[in-house]
Amino acid sequence: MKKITINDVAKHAGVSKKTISRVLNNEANVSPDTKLKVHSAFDSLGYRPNPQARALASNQSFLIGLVYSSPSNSFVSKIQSGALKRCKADGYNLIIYPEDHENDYLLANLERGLISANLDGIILTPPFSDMKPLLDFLSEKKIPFIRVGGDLSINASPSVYSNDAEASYEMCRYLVSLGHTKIAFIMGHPDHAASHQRLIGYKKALSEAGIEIRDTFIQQGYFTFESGEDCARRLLSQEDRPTAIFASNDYMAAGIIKVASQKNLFIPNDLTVTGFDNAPASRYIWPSLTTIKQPITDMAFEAARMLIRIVRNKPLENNIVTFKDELIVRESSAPAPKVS
Amino acid sequence: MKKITINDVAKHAGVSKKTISRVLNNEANVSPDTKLKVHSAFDSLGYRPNPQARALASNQSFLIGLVYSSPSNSFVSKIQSGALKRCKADGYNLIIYPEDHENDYLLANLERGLISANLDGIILTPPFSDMKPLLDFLSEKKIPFIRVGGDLSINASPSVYSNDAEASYEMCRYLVSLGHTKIAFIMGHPDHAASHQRLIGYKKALSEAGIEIRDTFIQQGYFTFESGEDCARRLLSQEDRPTAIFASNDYMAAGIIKVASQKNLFIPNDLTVTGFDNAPASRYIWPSLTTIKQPITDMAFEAARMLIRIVRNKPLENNIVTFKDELIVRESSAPAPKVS
DNA sequence: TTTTAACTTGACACCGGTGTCACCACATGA
DNA sequence: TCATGTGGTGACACCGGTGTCAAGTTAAAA
Repeated sequence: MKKITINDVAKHAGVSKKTISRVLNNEANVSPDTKLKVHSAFDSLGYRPNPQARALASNQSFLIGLVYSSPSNSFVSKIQSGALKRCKADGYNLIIYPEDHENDYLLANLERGLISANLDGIILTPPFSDMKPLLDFLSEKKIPFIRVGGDLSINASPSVYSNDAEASYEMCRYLVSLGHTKIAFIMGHPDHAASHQRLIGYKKALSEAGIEIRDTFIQQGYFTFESGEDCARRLLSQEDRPTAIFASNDYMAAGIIKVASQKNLFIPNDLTVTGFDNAPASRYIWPSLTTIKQPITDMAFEAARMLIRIVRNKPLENNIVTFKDELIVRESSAPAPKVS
Repeated sequence: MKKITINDVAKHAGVSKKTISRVLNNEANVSPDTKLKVHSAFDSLGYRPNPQARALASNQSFLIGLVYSSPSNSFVSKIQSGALKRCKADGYNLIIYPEDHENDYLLANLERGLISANLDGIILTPPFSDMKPLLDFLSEKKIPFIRVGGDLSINASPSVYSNDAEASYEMCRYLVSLGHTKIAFIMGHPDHAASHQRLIGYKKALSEAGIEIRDTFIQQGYFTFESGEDCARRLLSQEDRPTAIFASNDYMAAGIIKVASQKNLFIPNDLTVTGFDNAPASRYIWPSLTTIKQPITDMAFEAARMLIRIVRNKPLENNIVTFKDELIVRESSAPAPKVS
C-alpha cells in the first residue's frame, strides 16, 4: 500500500529516474523502445507522479487562482466552470478566492492569500480586474495575471472582455423599436467598470433615437434584488412614469417585477422590464426576463487558456480578446402601451 | 527579487533551518528568545514558506477536495463558502470538483482526478455521498473523506447531515394547519437520498393528519425548473386538482408558479406553492416562496472542520453531526380556499 | 553535590521529482 | 581517416522544507 514513486518505476523499467521524468514530460530524445518500457511500467505499477514534488523541483505550482466577488451565484458558477475546464485539461488545479470587495482589509488579506499559495497565475474578475493597487502588486511580484471584463483603459495587461456598452446599446435600441420612449435605467454597482459601460450604451441609444435623457429616469442600483425594488418604487411613483425599465442586472429586474406586481401593473403589457446577465432566475421568474446573455463560461475558458500560455512563456496571439453579448427576448418585454 | 527561502531566514536569524521550521509549525520547546529573533527575521525578510516544499517534506498536501454535482448554483455557492472558510482558517486550500453525476465515465475520471492531486481529504456532497463504489474506492486508497447529507444507512463513515424527512414533515404539517387536504408533492431527482427522505416526511405528515395519500398527487421531478413545469401541468389539469403543491426544491416550485400563472391561478389564494432549499430565486420570484432553509454553509463548515481533524489524526467528538432545517414562510402560501 | 530529566538546538538525511552536464554510440561531412 | 554533430541516457546536485537523532545546557530531584 506504499506510494509508488519515480524510483520504483525506474527500477521496474530498468532505466534512470531522469528518463522516467523525460517520458513524464514528453521531452524529445527518448527512444520509442524506452518510452514503451516506461509506459508499461507506469501501467503495471499504477504510478501517479507526486504533484508537490514536481512543483518543488520545477519551480511551478500548477495552481491557478481565481479571484471574484460573489454578487451572483450564476456568474460565479459560469466563471468557475469555464476556467476549470481549461485548467484541468492542462494539468492545473484551480484555487478559488471569493472575496468581499468592500472589505477594508481586502487587499492585504487577498495579497497574503495569493502569495502564500504560490500560484502560477491569477484570473481576475470584476471588480478586481480594475483594482489598480492589486494589479500593481501582482506586477511588482511578477505574478502573471489576466483580467476578465475590466476597463481596458486602466491597464494594458492581457484581458478578456465583452462589450457591455454595445450590448446595453442594443437592448435600448430593441426597446425603442418596440415604441418605448419613456425608458428608465437602473445602474449597477459603481465599483464595477461594466456599470459605467452599460450606462454609456443606454445614453447613446437614447440620444441617437432623439429621446431626451431624463435624470429622474436614471437610478443608482447595487446589483441586488432589494436595490432593484427601491429604484422601481422611485421610478413607478413618478407622475409621468416610464413604460420600460432596463435594469443593469437580472436580480434588480426581478425586484422591479415584484414592485410592479404589487402595484397591479401587468408585465409586459403595462410595463416592460428587462435585465442583464441571463441569470438562471431570469428564466425562473414569471414573466421570464428579456435580458442580455454574456458568454461568461467561454470568456473564463479563454482567460485560463491565455493565462496558461503566459505562464508557460508562450506568445499570446492577441493581448485582448473580445466576446460578443447576445440579446435574449423573453416574456417581460412588449410594445409600448398606446397613449390614452 | 529572488524568493526568500528558509535558508535565508536561518542565516538572517543566526539559527538553523530546523529551528525556523519549528517556529513555523508552532512546535513546543523553542525558547522565547529565539522565537522572537525568528519572527523578526520573518518580518524583515517578508518570508513566506513554500507550500509545495512543505507538502513534499511532510507528506501532506494541505489540499482538500470538494466534490459536487451542480444542479443548483446557490447550493454550490453555500457549500463552497462554508468549506472554504474552515479550510483557509486551517491553512488548507480547497480544490473543487464539479462533476456531472450522470456521466458514464464519472467514476473513472473522478477517481483519477482525486488521486492525482494528492489530496489530504475529500468532502463529498449529494449525490456523491451515497455512491458506494466511490466510498469504497476512497476507503481502499485510505483517503480520508466526509459525507455531507448522505444516507446514513449505507456507510458508517463520518457524516454531516440534516433531517430532510423531518423538514418535509414540518412543511406538510404547516400546509395541513392552513386547512389544505389536497396536497400534492413533487419528488426530487431519484439519485439523491434527500429526495426519498422528503417523500417520507410528506407521507408521514399526511397519514398522521388522516389524509389519504393519492398516487396522482405524487409526481416525479428532477430538481429542474422544466420538470417542475411538467409536473405542475399534470397536477393542475386533473379533475380534482390539489390546492397546495409542495415541490422538493425551489426551482421546481418556480416552474409551478409559472404554469399556474399561465392558467390564471392566483397564488397563493387559488393555489399554495412551496419549495425546498431557500435558493436565492425563492426570494426573487413573485410571489416569493415559502420554503425550507437548510444550513448548508454551516454544514459545509462543520464537514471541513471534521475532515481536517480526521486528517490530523485528532479524535472526532461525534461521528455524525445533525443540523436542523427551518421553515421559512413567505408569500406563496395561504389558507386553503373555501369549497364552493 | 551528583544524578536525572527536561528543554533547546543543529547536523544531516530525506521527501519525489527536475535541471545540468557529461558521456557514449553512431551518423555526417571534410 | 578524423573532426563534428546529434540522439539517447544516467549521475548527481538541487528545489525548500520536515523528521530523526544526537548533543549541549539548564533545571529539578536525590
